Amino acid sequence: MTGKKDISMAAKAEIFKALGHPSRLSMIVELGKGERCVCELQELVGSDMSTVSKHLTVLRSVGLVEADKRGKQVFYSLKLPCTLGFVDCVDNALKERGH
Amino acid sequence: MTGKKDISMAAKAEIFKALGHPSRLSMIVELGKGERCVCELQELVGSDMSTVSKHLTVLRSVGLVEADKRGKQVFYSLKLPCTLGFVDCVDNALKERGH
DNA sequence: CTTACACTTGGCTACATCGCCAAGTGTGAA
DNA sequence: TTCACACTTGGCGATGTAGCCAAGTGTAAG
Repeated sequence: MTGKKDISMAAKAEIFKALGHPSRLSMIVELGKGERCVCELQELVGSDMSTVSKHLTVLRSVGLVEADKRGKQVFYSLKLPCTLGFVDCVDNALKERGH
Repeated sequence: MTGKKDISMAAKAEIFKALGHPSRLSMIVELGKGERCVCELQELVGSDMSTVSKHLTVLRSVGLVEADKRGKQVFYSLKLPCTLGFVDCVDNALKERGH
């Protein structure tokens, strides 16, 4: 029982960890507006495409996004929309503190 | 403008990063039930007290919890209850996938 | 004052993560 | 088939994080 709880807690922590990077979080917020190809996300965060691809691998591995290859492009989309709600809450909290 | 957005995105990512560790996430969930002293949290996660203290420093530095010293003990409490809502959502998502 | 207690901080080693470049994969166009 | 394109993967050095022990701080009791 404790064991099972630990496992799920670790799994949940992995999801938070995946969100704990500015580029990855930006991409998640962007994907909240709709699906995007890797090149669009690259433009958003301004890193090398290989770097962006690795970030997307992290997000995909914890199930936050999913990939859909169409032709030469790969389109990513958000699988856990409730993430955006928490981002908003965090946003409000930071704004309140901002004064 | 882009600069300001980047700054706040980085600040938000810091909060997610702080939650991205099993011990810290467990403590946050526990604090959701009410305030706890460090020794209670230590018992919960089973690490050295110095380790627990450092985890709490991380959580405090991003404003997720606050500390209140009363006598010899320090009581921590949750400052961002909306965190629990997202933890639940993640929990449900993991359960759905669990099959 | 001395001791015990509940932490926090410093310091260290081991390990994980980041971001770039270079090389590899698959797809569609010429 | 050859080429260009849109990625993904490998590999590296640099930087960051985790957790332990040991030492320091503040508080309350004896």
